[in-house]
Amino acid sequence: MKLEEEIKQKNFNNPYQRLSINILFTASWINIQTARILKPFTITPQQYNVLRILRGQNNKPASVGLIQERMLDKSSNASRLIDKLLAKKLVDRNICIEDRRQVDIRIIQKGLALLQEIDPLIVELDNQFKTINEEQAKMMGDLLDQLRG
Amino acid sequence: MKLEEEIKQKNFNNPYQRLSINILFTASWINIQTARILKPFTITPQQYNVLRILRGQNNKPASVGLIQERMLDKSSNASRLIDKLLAKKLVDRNICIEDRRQVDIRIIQKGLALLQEIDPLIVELDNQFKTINEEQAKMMGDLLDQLRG
DNA sequence: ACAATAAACATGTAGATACATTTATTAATT
DNA sequence: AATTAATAAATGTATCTACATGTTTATTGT
Repeated sequence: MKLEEEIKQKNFNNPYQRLSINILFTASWINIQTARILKPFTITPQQYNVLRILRGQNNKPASVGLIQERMLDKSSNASRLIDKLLAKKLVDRNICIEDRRQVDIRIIQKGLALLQEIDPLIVELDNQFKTINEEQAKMMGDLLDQLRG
Repeated sequence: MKLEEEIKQKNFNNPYQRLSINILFTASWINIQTARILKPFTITPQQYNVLRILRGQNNKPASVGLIQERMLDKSSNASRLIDKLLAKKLVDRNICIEDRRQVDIRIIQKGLALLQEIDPLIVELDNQFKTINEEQAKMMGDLLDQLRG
């Protein structure tokens, strides 16, 4: 649906402004849908994001800083997000031997199992994007990269 | 900069997943920059969004519901956002005569003046997007519209 | 007209977020 | 070696968000 109808705004100053607002609006839309998918698993999009980062480590531990740096939303508090995941026994946390300021975070079995349950639902969401073709998706991705300079 | 470097993730399952993550990441990036611009004016991106919606009304009052419906981030609480703007004397609020359940919100002089101060800074931010050309910006906008189905 | 239902907004509350500060450990400097 | 600076993470706190509930006014049905 056209942005103009979604937010009932008639005219933008220029295509760049429209694009900027469109990106924000679309991201909010994706987040809302993701949150809805994750809700039955009592996990938030950010916690899900952290779990995926940890899975990407292939059993190598990750420090809090590494997680923070890879998170989509840089402004959130990785430390407390990890507390939540720890409380749910989805990850474990140990002080790092080489540098005792750091902590080693690792996803554990229960976390991996949860991700496996969730994965197909998220794939399904991403597949909603198939209203555009692969070429277009790639191109858009490249343009987004370019946008951020 | 390429998404892969920004979030240090090597491979995505498919271009749609990469695109989804790229949109979320780019939106977060825009939000962070916008927040930084607005900070000296002690106003948040959402409050700014509401002020712009009100300005778009051209002195016609807007109900809380209308504002909520036009907001980029649907999940936030328009009622309390408006409280904040009212406290800063950027808007006024009166019960609507035709329907006393509604309230008429209107941006007032101080609010308009604030927007005028902020406008050029936001234009400058949008102009960072000029690493892509107008055609590309339009096309991307259309693709985003298409994505949301 | 009266009760029941719905709509528009406000508010209460638990939990989350943003930002600054603090604590613990390591690295650098003198 | 002792002091200072820098880094990693945790924590304090005010604010914000999500979601449920409450309050007031309108609308609908009988």
